[in-house]
Order: sequence, then structure tokens, then C-alpha cells
Amino acid sequence: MSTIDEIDERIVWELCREARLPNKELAERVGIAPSTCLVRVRALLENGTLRSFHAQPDWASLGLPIEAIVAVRLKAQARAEIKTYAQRVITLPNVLNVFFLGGADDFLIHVACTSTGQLRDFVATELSMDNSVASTQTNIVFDHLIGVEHMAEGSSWSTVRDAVATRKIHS
Amino acid sequence: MSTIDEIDERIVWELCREARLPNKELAERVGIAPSTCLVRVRALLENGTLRSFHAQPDWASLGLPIEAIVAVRLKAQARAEIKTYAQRVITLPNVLNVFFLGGADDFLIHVACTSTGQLRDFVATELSMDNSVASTQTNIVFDHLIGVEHMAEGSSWSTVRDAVATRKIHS
DNA sequence: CACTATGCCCGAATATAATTCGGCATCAGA
DNA sequence: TCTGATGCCGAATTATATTCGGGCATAGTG
Repeated sequence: MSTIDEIDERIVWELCREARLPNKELAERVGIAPSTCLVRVRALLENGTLRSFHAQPDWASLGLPIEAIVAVRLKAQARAEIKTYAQRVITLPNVLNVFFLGGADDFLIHVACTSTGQLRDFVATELSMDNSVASTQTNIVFDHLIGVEHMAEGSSWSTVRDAVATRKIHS
Repeated sequence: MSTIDEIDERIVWELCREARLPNKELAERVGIAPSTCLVRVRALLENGTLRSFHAQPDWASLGLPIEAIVAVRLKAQARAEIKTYAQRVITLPNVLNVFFLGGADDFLIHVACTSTGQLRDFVATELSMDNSVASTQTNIVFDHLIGVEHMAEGSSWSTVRDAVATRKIHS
């Protein structure tokens, strides 16, 4: 059905690194005509390989200098409500990301706040208040690095897929 | 120096939600001329308010269906090397995000892998191997929601900044 | 007050990019 | 070989990005 070939992978790779890349430039980088490239990008959006495009702001410049990650555990009997809880949490304004986890914690909530005071109030009134919650643990984020911004120039998804195996062979 | 006014905030807001928004459409949404909008976007990039633009792919479609978050603790005497370690980790192919934390864990590493086998090898050979590492704890990610994709239509950064305080006043 | 410098905006003009479309090549099945 | 389907290309068209000159407001100055 939706087979991703090498060119599609390169398209996704380039857009992950630089989402606002013009189609013409993108086409050039992956070695196809702009018109063809456009068709492929639309197909990738259509079949869900490309999900969305987001700007990464400097939160401090927006008046939100405090970032934190809150680990949340639900009560054992409330596990069934995990989706309901997450669905509510993700719409809260301060929430940047929500990770559903296996393991001891049920999820991690990545938030940005105006101050440690707002963070405390946010955790207290929005996250902990819920009856399903057993405990929360708040960790300040000092810095956040984005992988795709730091990868080697000539890399690609195959580099990622082969990363560990390759290294093992060499050792 | 770099004062962000209301229009700038709306620009950043719109680009966070939809990074590939054409400049013309962006200008229309924030109520200024395209030429003016372009100048503002460039200024926001210049002064660092807008840091980068990234596509969000479906990792499974790229052959990386296993996501995990690894909590890493360094040995107390190795805390000085925290930046060195992070600098190395962020360039590894499987790493999507690195969060520097305060608290018990020194950081969280968000990774994508081809299989649980690759994940195990990756954690073992790339993350745990380092002499500075005291312990790691790996948590599978079942799902990842992005906040800005789920916020109410009419929201803005001021909604975020006022979120908790507003709620407190009402209660 | 008049004058000027500054900053910010707009809109017309131009350069560049996005998009559509017809046609060609390739390939698989009949 | 014929034929339909698929995917690519490049020219033509449409739309967007970008540059630039000038207008308007504000603030500082004589």
C-alpha cells in the first residue's frame, strides 16, 4: 500500500531538519523535479508518514522561562481512565508534550510556565487534583536539545536504523 | 532590545501550530501586510525567538516503531562532565530529544528504534557504557501527543501565561 | 512650535516558487 | 505485442516571496 522508498525517506529527512524548506530546494536535494516532489510530499501527508510541522520557539522569549517534566502515576484502579486523563491534560495551555509510558510512571508531561510559582500551581490544581492521580514528580528542565538538529550532515533514516548494529559489527 | 509585541506573538503562535504556513496566509491571520510579516519573521529568527522548524514524522513508517525515554543518572563525581556526555549523546542517530534535568535523574533521552532489541543494544552500548553513568532506566513510549496540536482554536501565548492564575481567581 | 530623525508600515513591482497539465517512459499482465 | 497503470518530467500558469520607495506617526531638538 504505502511503501516508502529511498527518495521519500530523504524528503522526510530534509523536512524533519528544516520544515520550511521550499519545495524547489527540497526537490533539488533529493534529486527529482519540483512537480514530482510536490506529489510525493502530498502522498506522505496523505498516508500519515508526515504528521505535522512545528516551529520551535524560545520559550523564555515568550515569557515562559520555566520548563519542567512531570511524571504522573495513576491509581491502579484508575488505569482505565488513562486516556480520558491524557485527553484532558493535552488540551491544557501550558502542556508542550505528553508521553504515555510503560513502566512505573504512567506518563510524562512536558510543560512551560511563567515562573516556578505558576508551575507549582499548575501541577497542584491541574495535574494532581484529579482523583485518578496517585502521585506526581516534577523535574525542572535546564535545557532541551533536539536530536535532528545535531545529527551528522550526511545522515539519513537508514543511518538511524543501522546505528547500533553497525557499531556492534565494528567492535 | 528585542521586545516581542502582540503581533510577533501571534506570528510565533501560528508557526508553532503550522510551520509551513505561507507568509501571505500568515500575514493575513495576524492582520498585517505580507511584506511587513516577512520582516517580522526574519527579526524573530534573528533574535532567537524562533529557533527552528521541524516536521513530525510517523516513526513507525520510517521503520522505527519503538520509542522510549531513558532516564540517565551520572555518578556524583562525574557531574562536571554532564555537558560532554550530553554533547556526545545528542549526535547519536537514534536520539530524538535530550532533556537536562534538575532532580534525581540528570537527563532524559528520547529515542526511536527499529526494535526492542536495538533499543536494548543502544542503551547498553551507547548510553550505559560511558564511565560517567551511574544508572539508566528505560521506559517504553506508547504514545506521544504534542500540546500545540491540541490547544483551543482561539488561544495564544497570553492564554498560556495566564492559565493557572486565571483559574485560581475563578475558584 | 517647526524641523528632522527614526522606526514601522504599506503596496506596487519584480523575482521566485508552487501548481497544473499533457505527454513520455517504464513495467506488469493479458 | 498490446494495453492499462504508474510515475516522472518540463513548460505554462498561477500564486507567493521579496525588494524597494515612500508615507505616516512618534520622539527628540533647536
